[in-house]
Amino acid sequence: MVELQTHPIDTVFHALSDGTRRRMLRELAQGERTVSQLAEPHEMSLAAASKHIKVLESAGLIRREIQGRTHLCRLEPGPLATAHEWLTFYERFWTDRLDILERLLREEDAQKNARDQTQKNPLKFPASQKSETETGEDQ
Amino acid sequence: MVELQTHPIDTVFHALSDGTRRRMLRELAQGERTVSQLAEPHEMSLAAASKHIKVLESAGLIRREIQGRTHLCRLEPGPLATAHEWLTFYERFWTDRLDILERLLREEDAQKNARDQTQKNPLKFPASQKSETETGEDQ
DNA sequence: AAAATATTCAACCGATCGGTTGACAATAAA
DNA sequence: TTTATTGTCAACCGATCGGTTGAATATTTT
Repeated sequence: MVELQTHPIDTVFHALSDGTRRRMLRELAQGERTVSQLAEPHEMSLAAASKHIKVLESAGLIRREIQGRTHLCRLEPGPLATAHEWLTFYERFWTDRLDILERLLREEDAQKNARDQTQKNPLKFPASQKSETETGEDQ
Repeated sequence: MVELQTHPIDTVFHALSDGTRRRMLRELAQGERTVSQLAEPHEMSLAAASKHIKVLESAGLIRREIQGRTHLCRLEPGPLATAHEWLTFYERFWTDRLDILERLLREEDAQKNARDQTQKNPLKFPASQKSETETGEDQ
């Protein structure tokens, strides 16, 4: 007993820091899954997968319902919402830049309109490329 | 060289899984800080704090500018935005419930209005308590 | 030049992590 | 009742983690 105070969000972020576990969550986003169903796509022993599931469970990210000899797992969104909200605190740091860019473009636009007053329809804001997002793939 | 493919977001979530590092990020949200300024509030050696900062740095969460013998650190919001967006995928799982609640309340409301047609101003949606958020404190 | 300051580096330590294997327990099917 | 099937548990392993200490490096101050 040496650990004094482990914030719950520690456990959540730690659980999310592993690709195998993130893929399991993605799978559970599709619906309920048994332990072996969750384990199947991952090339590791069932015991190893079972450990990952236990990590997710103790982080509160999933819950399991034991039905006979199978364990049905389902996603538990609460902790994900908490983590999401924690990150939201920093939202201004990445939206601020876009705001600045947007303002600059607006000013540019305004100048253009001032120069060319016959132009009636203002340009749409160009496809806001959120560069490094890198969604999709697997996890 | 045994590690094949460590997804960048692994490193980000891992960096966020430690309270000391999260507090450092919070501090950096206030503005630039030197290594010793970041270390000061935490009761550990400077070397230990330095390691934490290096973890944040290699996750891309901060950048440092070396000015003479001091290192100035600043927040780098990109990876936070990425993590935030990763979590956004699951947003429907925690908003769905609220949607259901909201719909139920609307129906209730509609019934009430149907019963009492003289009533003109509809009830505001009650203080949406997002229970387990637990903001503030330190990290 | 000498001393103080800011920070990293290297070696070490115990704890935890992610994986393995083999045994075990419980349920379902033959 | 035997035999599969589903899943956990316990012990072990090497790697990584979070911390320490002492020395090294680079810069600034005196």
